[in-house]
Amino acid sequence: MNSRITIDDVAQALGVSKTTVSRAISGKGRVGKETKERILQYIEQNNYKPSVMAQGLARSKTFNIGVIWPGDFEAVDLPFFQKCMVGMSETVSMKGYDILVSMIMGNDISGLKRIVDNRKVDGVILTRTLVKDRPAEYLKKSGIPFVTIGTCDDPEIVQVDNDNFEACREMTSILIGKGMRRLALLGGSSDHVITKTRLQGFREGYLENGTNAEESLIYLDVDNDLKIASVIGEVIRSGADGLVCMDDALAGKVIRKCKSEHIHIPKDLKLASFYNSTLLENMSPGVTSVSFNERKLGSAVAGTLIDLIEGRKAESRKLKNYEVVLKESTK
Amino acid sequence: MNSRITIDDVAQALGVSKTTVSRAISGKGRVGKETKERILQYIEQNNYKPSVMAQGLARSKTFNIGVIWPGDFEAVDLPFFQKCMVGMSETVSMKGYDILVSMIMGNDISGLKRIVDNRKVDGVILTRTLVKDRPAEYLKKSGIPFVTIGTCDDPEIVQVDNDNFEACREMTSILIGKGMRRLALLGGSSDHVITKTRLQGFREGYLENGTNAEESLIYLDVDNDLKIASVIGEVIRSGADGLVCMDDALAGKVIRKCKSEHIHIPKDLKLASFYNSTLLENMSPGVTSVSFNERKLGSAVAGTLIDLIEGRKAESRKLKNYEVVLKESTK
DNA sequence: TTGTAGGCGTTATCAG
DNA sequence: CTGATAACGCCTACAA
Repeated sequence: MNSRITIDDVAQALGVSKTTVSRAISGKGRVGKETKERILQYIEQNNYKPSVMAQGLARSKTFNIGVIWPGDFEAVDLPFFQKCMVGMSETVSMKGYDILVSMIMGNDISGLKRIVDNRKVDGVILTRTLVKDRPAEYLKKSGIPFVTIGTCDDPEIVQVDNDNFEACREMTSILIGKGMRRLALLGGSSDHVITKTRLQGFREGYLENGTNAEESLIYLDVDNDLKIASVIGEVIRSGADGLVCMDDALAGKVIRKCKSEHIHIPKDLKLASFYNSTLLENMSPGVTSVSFNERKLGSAVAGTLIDLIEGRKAESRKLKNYEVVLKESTK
Repeated sequence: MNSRITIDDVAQALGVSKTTVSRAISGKGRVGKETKERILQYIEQNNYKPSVMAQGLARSKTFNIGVIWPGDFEAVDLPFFQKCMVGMSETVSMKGYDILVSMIMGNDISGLKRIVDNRKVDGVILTRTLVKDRPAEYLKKSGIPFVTIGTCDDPEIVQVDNDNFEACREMTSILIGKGMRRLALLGGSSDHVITKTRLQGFREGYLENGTNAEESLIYLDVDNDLKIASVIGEVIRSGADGLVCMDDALAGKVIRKCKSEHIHIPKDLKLASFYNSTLLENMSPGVTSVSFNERKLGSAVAGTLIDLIEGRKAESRKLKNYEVVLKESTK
């Protein structure tokens, strides 16, 4: 009772050939106006849906796009990826595609390989770029269309990104403008391009104001609570007046640590962060941070990838998709 | 250079028929031991991968499972779904499947329909159940195997869930044991089954202790900041000594509101919540809450669905997959 | 404008 | 144990 109706059934029921039916649906090739309407109507009424598998076999297309998520804990705690999905999902489904999600744990790209080698997707979105990016290298070699969220050196790779450089530059500059002179910077893995980009923005913010960032106050690869604790100690001892965290998870931990050490924010130390996510939404004091529109970003990458897949030209772009939200933590 | 090698190529190169090759790979039917090894080796060396599309066409299977996410803001802010994905992803890929994600915004189930009607998935996971569950109804009618995360009335539907009833009962009981007598309860949409389940657990916790929950202290459908504000006011005025929130997003907002109203937690009001997520991780005071293992839950549903798909029998089950984590907020 | 036939890469059904 | 051959459902030259 549940075997779907096929193009053949439609053809026979209407006394035409399946070629005609196929054409009526796809719009390719000429079909008599009347015939066409008859077919379309029948299809509608009998709820015929072409089998994507069969289409795929014939045209070697899946109408799936692969979205690669980092599966490490650092990333799973950030709402960023989930939010991007909303935008991607909307855009993609408008064009008739669906999203195949694959997680990539550590250095194991076998999941990515599977969906690419098995031809389960027409294109891929990498949701994060690495300094030495095996996934990207692999994709490039494989020849499948792909786009990254995030920046990388290779100009041949199509990249869509929030302008993290500008964002960090602007925030830094604002903080300096508010009177802070000695800002510390806290970031996660230096393998992630985004970490480096923000670092550059940070430096640029200083340059713009006629000075240099203090190198001894820059801490990268701060990826666990122990490091955070020791870094905060150093920051305080050094007499820094402000601290910029590269993400909200980091900032949250900093706040907690500060509380337990009776370091008062913003009195003893100003604080700023990135993402302006729900992670910090209910914290007090409210944390000044750069807010991105993840949904727009998701839409943009997805759109770009589909352009690429469908043979239109697609270019890398940086989205001016942020705003600095000032809150108490820097007052 | 990039056209994949096919089963035919393998067959010809080895001077056997593709039938034999197919058998060697699938293990179905008998093949000479030596022949089989020869084939397997050749495949390995020449990196042959069967085309999933062609397999799909022949066996009418996609090796995709659909995961349906709620796209509303309430849900997108909860790390719950993202975390479940990790478990699902692991389990599913071990069995050779991939995950197709589809978001469902409000009442619009067209996305779900698309992937089912188009036969893009072999089965579906519903990550949330509703009291009047259109998605579930649709899936049931469609005949495709599916499993829900969460509970529903229909015993024919295979359901995998954390034991939210027990979890809430236990927590309530513990709180009562700690001396609280008049607990208020705050929950989100009463359309979500989980809200009702926890409510029942809450009541049961009271019964167990020989009393009844106070109906006037139960607030459901608390879905925006205005309501939260007014509810907190009422709770305080009513002289309740504790507040149980059904999720961390809610609890976060409560904390914030309490702070701005100078209501001290736990002195003026004890607080407990669900999920023990990063949303509250760095809050002070730490919030007592029920912690689930989302990854395990994800694994369990995924495993169950695959059983169902592959014709093994699969039963609904409740996972005793929680623990109550006591923190300062209830001291 | 419409139809025929072959192909996409596998699996499954029969024979040998 | 192995091999033709026919599905699977759709697309697309090439004919008519």
